[in-house]
Amino acid sequence: MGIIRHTKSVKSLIQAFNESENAISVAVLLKRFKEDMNKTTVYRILDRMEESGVLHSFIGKDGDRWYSKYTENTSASSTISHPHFQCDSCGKSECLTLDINIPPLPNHKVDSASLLLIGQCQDCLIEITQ
Amino acid sequence: MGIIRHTKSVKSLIQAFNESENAISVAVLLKRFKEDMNKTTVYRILDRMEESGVLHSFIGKDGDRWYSKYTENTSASSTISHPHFQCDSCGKSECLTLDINIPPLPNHKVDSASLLLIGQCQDCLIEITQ
DNA sequence: AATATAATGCAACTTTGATGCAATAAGATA
DNA sequence: TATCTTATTGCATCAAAGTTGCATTATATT
Repeated sequence: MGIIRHTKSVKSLIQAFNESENAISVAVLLKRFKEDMNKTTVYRILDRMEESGVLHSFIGKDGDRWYSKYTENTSASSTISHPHFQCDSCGKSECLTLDINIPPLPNHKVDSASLLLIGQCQDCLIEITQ
Repeated sequence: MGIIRHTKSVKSLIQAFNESENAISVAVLLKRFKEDMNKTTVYRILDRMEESGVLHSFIGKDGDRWYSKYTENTSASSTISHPHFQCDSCGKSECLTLDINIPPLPNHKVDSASLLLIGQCQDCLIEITQ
């Protein structure tokens, strides 16, 4: 097990997540850093950052992977896993602090959950009503 | 809009879903019918069967797509969408009739949900305890 | 049987992601 | 600061997943 070095590429990714309130998809990250670093590097840094607990990832509505930093509210708590919301109009994904209760499931052991709510985000709702 | 023809390939897929209690992943279907039909055909039949309401699909824990037929219990009901369970050991996915309550989410319009519980299925639990 | 067209096969292509290895750069140490 | 160790990166290559266009085939209808 190695130490994560604070390289130029790593700094760029950290900055991207610090500047973003919401989650960022791998596709967006690859495009954003196309000129700055190799795609392999992006994948590998995301792996390391998740493994080290700086980021967490989840699967979006279309099966694509999204990453987001942890905050006080979204950290792995007593809950199985915090839910996410993805907007059907703009595609944006957010971490939710919403507490979703999972009823007991007979004959199964539930260890975690991937809970994604899909609909219209605040910005897109405003656009619709205007 | 066209009519779905009852071809040999379509019959094979329908049979596969009728014989299976659980959902089937695209990867498994592609392998199973590798000798019988082109992969393009598998993709296209699944599209048609979902569009016509015979099957529904959902995203598994690893971002891969699964298909399952509708039953009385899992049909789109008053609930936003029925949840699924995927086993972390054997990978098997099942439709759940479990009713998961989604609390109201301020400033959002929630249209649907992708709810996946992850853990150990009955078969794998038995193996562990033996 | 003839016909219209839905469905399929096939080849080619795109996208996404992984891997091996040589070159580079970060951080520790002297 | 110079040196050294090794984590990290770039690059080329590859594999898997999925899409598209088009010619051919098969289904259902008349």
